[in-house]
Amino acid sequence: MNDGLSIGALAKRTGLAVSAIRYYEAQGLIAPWRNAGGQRRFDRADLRRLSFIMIAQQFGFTLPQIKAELDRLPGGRTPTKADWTRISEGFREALDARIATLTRLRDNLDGCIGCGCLSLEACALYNPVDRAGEKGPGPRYLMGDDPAA
Amino acid sequence: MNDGLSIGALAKRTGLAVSAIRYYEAQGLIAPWRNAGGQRRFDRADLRRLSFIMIAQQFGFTLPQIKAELDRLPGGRTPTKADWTRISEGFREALDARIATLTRLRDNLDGCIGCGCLSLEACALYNPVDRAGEKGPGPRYLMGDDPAA
DNA sequence: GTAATTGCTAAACCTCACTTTAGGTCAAGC
DNA sequence: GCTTGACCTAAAGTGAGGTTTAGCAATTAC
Repeated sequence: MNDGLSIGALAKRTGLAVSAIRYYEAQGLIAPWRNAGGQRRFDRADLRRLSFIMIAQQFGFTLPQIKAELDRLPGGRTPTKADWTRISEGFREALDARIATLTRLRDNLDGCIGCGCLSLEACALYNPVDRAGEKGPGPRYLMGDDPAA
Repeated sequence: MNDGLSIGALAKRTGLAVSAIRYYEAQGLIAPWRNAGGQRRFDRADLRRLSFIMIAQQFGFTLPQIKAELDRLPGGRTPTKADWTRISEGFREALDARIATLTRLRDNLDGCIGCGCLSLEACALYNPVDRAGEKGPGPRYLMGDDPAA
């Protein structure tokens, strides 16, 4: 009787922590049902959903952004390959933009390496800094990070 | 009678919030002295130091990482252009690595768009995901992960 | 049938990069 | 000389993305 996967099984297959999966449910990224005893049961399609979340995070998307993408999937039925392909193409565009931004930063840096300036006047690197300064309170997630701890 | 810049002056010239500058001091990224009344006084060289911090954050470095770079500056004297240039070259390398990682992700995605798979078996996108899954508690900084580390 | 495992919730805790608040001190202008 | 603004500290709050803990309930294995 295959009435869905337990949260532990899902965790094992995705490599995610059980607590992370519960957190994703709390954030509305995944919606399991409950069995008679009140335990979560998941579709096999949820494996792909979690895969999507993990990959999108690799690409630097926040959970609200990922939720926005997932919300575009059809509600009533299991998503098809075509549904996922459509969403992947959105990835592609965002990723291209991110690479372009980094490349532009790097090219500006190249111009600066010769002069060693890093000064507040006349340094091409400051234009993007100015933009970042306009963000509100809270942490500024400007791009992906590398702890290399 | 140039006995240093006040924190407010520094904030105005860099665009940083006063509270942010105090926070950087608490984290050991900058070390002002105090005047007779106990108020912070800063060197003009600290302007460049703060510039460095702002740019490095654009590039996705964490404050501890930036501190590590700044700690390599000479202790006893005001850093020269050559000192800053040396550090900028470190930027360049890290930035190149980051761009390479993103490009690799994008190319893998290109391979996947045709198939719409996003499945846990046989998807090239999962290799990096697997590595990220081994990190400990807290937020996982997936994006710029350096494979060489 | 019972013990071990797994699952449940709610709330607290964590990092990062700060900001905000509260309650006071210092410095500058008139 | 007094008021206004800039500055001080310490502690708490913010938000993303979770983990940990505490105290139970359900399921599975033997």
